[in-house]
Amino acid sequence: MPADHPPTRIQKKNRAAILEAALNVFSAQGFRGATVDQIATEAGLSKPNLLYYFPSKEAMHNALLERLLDTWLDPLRELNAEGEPLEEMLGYVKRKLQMSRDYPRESRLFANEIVQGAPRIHSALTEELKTLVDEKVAILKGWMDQGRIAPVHPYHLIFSIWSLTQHYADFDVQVRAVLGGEDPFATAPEFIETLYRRLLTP
Amino acid sequence: MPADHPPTRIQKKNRAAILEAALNVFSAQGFRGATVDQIATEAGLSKPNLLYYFPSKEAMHNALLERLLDTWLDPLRELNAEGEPLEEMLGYVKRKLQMSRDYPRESRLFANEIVQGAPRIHSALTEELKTLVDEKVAILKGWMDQGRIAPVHPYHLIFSIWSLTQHYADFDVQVRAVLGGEDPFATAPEFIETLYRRLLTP
DNA sequence: TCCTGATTTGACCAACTGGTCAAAGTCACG
DNA sequence: CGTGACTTTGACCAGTTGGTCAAATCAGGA
Repeated sequence: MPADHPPTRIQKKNRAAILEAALNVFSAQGFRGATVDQIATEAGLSKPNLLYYFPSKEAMHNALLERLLDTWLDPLRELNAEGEPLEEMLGYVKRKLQMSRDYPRESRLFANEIVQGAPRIHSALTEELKTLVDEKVAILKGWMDQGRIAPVHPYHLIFSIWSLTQHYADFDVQVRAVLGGEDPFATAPEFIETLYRRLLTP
Repeated sequence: MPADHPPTRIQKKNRAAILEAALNVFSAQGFRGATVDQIATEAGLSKPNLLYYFPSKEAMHNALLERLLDTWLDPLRELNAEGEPLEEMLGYVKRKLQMSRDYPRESRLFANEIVQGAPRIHSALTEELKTLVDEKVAILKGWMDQGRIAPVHPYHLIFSIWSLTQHYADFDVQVRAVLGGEDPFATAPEFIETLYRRLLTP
């Protein structure tokens, strides 16, 4: 395995190729369903060569999840207590939906992990995630107390945003099967905006 | 493998025990993550004995999915064109949420399958499922045309109900991690009813 | 009780899978 | 161009897993 010196050109290229391939495979098959050989082939490397860059299959998975959780929470971090409440919320919803459209593999990687009980990231959920959500819920409560958005259960409000937006990535096949040819992302933004506008307008 | 004669007492008992165990294991680990040995142990049988009742691991999985899809669609089937529109919709949402609470393993089994591209039930999605949804969407459109519920994209309306309700089963660990000790199902029904009442009231 | 078909299992197997290792090849820089 | 570090790989291994099979055991009707 490469030392801790600054990574060489080849290390950078191969590590990136591996993570890209691993994301494809893990998100489509889950951790247990993915094989190291599959990832290697997809990355254009041999299996021992993969394991030269990452010490184990689990290490690749961890690297992906770590990188993921951070970007995944970004849209919520941007929620600004100083902004106009309804627009802030609609902006959050919009950003979250765009993430589902632009990063469906990441969404499915996450979904796979959570559905199976989050064995590898449970602590991140109760710590990082909960902390951030609690903080933002406090903002929501403030807005509700001031009558600037309608009062609803703030945690369920956030859950609803997660589920609604991620559904389009995680259940993509089902959505497309039902819609026939129509592109879900052509019509989803308007529907979802309407939904939250009606729910939250005081 | 047992013949096609009427099933014996032992056959009934063991088949049921196997499916119950398989549901536990598949829903928690996914198809690839589950092992036949695990299912056998959970069912209190030996591995060869399992394979005496089901010819393969895949056969158990198929048996579960088949049984599942039917009951899964029941709440939607009950949507009645003759009823009062808003109450019909709220009733549907309520039934769907109760299924998530009462049958979370089934929900996760389904989620696992869909997230990974529905390799085993794709045809059921484009046929059975799509047919039923199209039929119910026609009812929704009728109600909207008559101004009895607010006009919104009917397919997205249904997707939203699926995602919102199933989220509580599929992402159970996440929901509970964020909520701390509070029981999600204590407060979810009210939130969700409020949401759809505001969205759909003309 | 005896017999026949149903049920159960220990022993086994081939394929797959994650991971190792020593040897060979390549790179970059003095 | 030589050298030491970095990179790549063929061969291999041990553990796991889905599935088989012949033999043993059991259930229940005649």
